[in-house]
Amino acid sequence: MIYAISDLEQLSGIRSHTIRVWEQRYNALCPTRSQGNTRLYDDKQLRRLLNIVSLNKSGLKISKLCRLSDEAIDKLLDQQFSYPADDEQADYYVSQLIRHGLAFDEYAFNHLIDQGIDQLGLSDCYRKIMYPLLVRLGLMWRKDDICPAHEHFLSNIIRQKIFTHINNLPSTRHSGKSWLLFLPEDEDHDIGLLFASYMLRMHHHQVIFLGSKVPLDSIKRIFSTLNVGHVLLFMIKSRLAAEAQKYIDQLSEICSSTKIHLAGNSQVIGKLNRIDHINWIKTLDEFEKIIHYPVLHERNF
Amino acid sequence: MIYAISDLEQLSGIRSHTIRVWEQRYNALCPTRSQGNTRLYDDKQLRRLLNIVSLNKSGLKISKLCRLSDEAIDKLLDQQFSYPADDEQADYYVSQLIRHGLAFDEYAFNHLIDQGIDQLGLSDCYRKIMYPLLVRLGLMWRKDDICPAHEHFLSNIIRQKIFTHINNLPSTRHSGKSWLLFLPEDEDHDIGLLFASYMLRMHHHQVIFLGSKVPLDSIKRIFSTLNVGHVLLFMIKSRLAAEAQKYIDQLSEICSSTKIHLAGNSQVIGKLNRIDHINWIKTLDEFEKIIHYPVLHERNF
DNA sequence: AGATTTTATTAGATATATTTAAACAAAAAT
DNA sequence: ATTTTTGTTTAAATATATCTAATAAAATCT
Repeated sequence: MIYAISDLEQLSGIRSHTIRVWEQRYNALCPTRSQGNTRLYDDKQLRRLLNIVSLNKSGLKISKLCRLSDEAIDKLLDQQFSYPADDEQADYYVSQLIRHGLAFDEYAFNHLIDQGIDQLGLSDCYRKIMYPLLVRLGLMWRKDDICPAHEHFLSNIIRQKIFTHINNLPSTRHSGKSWLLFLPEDEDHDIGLLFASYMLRMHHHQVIFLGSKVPLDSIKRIFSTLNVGHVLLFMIKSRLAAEAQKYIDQLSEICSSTKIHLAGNSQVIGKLNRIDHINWIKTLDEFEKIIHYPVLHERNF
Repeated sequence: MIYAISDLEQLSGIRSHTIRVWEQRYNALCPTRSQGNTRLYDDKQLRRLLNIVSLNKSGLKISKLCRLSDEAIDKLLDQQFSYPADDEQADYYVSQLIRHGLAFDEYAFNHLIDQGIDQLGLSDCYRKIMYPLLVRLGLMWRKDDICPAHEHFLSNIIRQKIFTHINNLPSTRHSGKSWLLFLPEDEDHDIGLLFASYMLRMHHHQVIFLGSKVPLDSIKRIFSTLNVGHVLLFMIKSRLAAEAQKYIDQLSEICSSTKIHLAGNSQVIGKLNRIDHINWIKTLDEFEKIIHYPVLHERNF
């Protein structure tokens, strides 16, 4: 895949001017060039930029980061994410599952993840195994230890598990207000949203699950006909603060009489203005509380 | 959503030159313009273009089509797709399911689709109900009768059903060569691929399901480590013949020693050159035959 | 075969995106 | 308080995409 500098801007949330200045001052990235001198980036460079941005946000100086080799950056990433294993068993599961995933050994992966679900229940299995697994996969992609095919393979099996458990929940007719779940058009990873759907259904809430890539226009259109009580969406990708703000402002206008719950990238959400009326979900526990006592979290008009 | 003329080119497979000429001669589309005169299209115009292209391919003259009003085009589309109902029962299912879907009535939708699966089995239910339902949804989107949210809502429930049935198949360890299933990076609709995965698994084939948006690079990378016997992919979107050709040529090179099965948009696939070594799957029945007698379809070296 | 329709190619003009380089402003560190 | 680091703004030049318009080529129809 080939990226223009404007693509990197979208994907990293760093302005193209800044990307150029980092290159000029510190040789942050070394893009190839087109016939007439336009910068062209590949996946490796994209990963490097995302890593630099991520490490920078955790306090390291940009001038130092940019001068580092890819290997040195990998090392820093390892340090960052090497929390002491507070749950050895879960850690073992994650390692083994990844091992099976890298070999595309669905039989072994399936067997192990089913065992985890049996043992912990889907809810705790997601918290302790699946979610950490996905985080680790993301990290491994950034370190170029796996390719997208691995990530697709694994996340589709996890998707399969959650879908199956949703399907096995007793189907009931609801009368109350429903939860509308979706991701913005530029977001891809719907597993978190799918798990939220499972949790809500577990606690007898009505859910309308739309998944990823829903245009805002479409949300607007259905909002006139539907009795929606809560909106839940994720913003996971890094993006320009201005774009995130614009999106949230538009959404707020559409859903002016509905409680909006927002989860995802704290770097992005933290910078948003005028979101007093939006409930920023920072942890899974917080989300569980809302599910259990939704009334406490209703908006006061 | 706002599209540039190059986006329309990608999405419709019609060169931008031609789009302009159609506008100039027949007023095919009436884009708004930017400050400095660049054409800007919206979803409605995109749908109109896709409808014109589709009707053109079925024999109608471009000069006549372009002059028609949106309503007249809708009428032609209706005629095109109004086959006499050869299966009244299935037709009833589809209508009712769409009715429930438009109301986001998951309970009713679920109840009815489960009934269909019980009655026909998943395989026949897909052929007679789910697939026709998805086709009709696509048509309704093109006529602006539904918005993407409806399509997302319905297809996620169908996805849930197929995933559940895959999950409930007995898990077995395979030793033979496996089927690698994926969609190109610009393809979204993975339900057909998911159903193919179900069919293959039903007949005890080993499947590696990667789903949508897999970069070709990634396929290349895993191909060196894996024992893949068959590759199956869909090309559903309209696209420029040259781009499709380029993609297939690259894929052929990567999978030079593997049987490639290709399904999807016959307008696109039909125009490809040098695909003697690729098995073009034109119908579901053809696919079933391959599943039952894979040896007959092996490549001879 | 000849006429008609449709698509592709060309060319010069204009719009938009990117490039370089320097100066500036804000934030962080000393 | 001063220096260093960092990100933004400005400017003019160049590259790329799009625009119009006319012509050539190909496909289709009669």
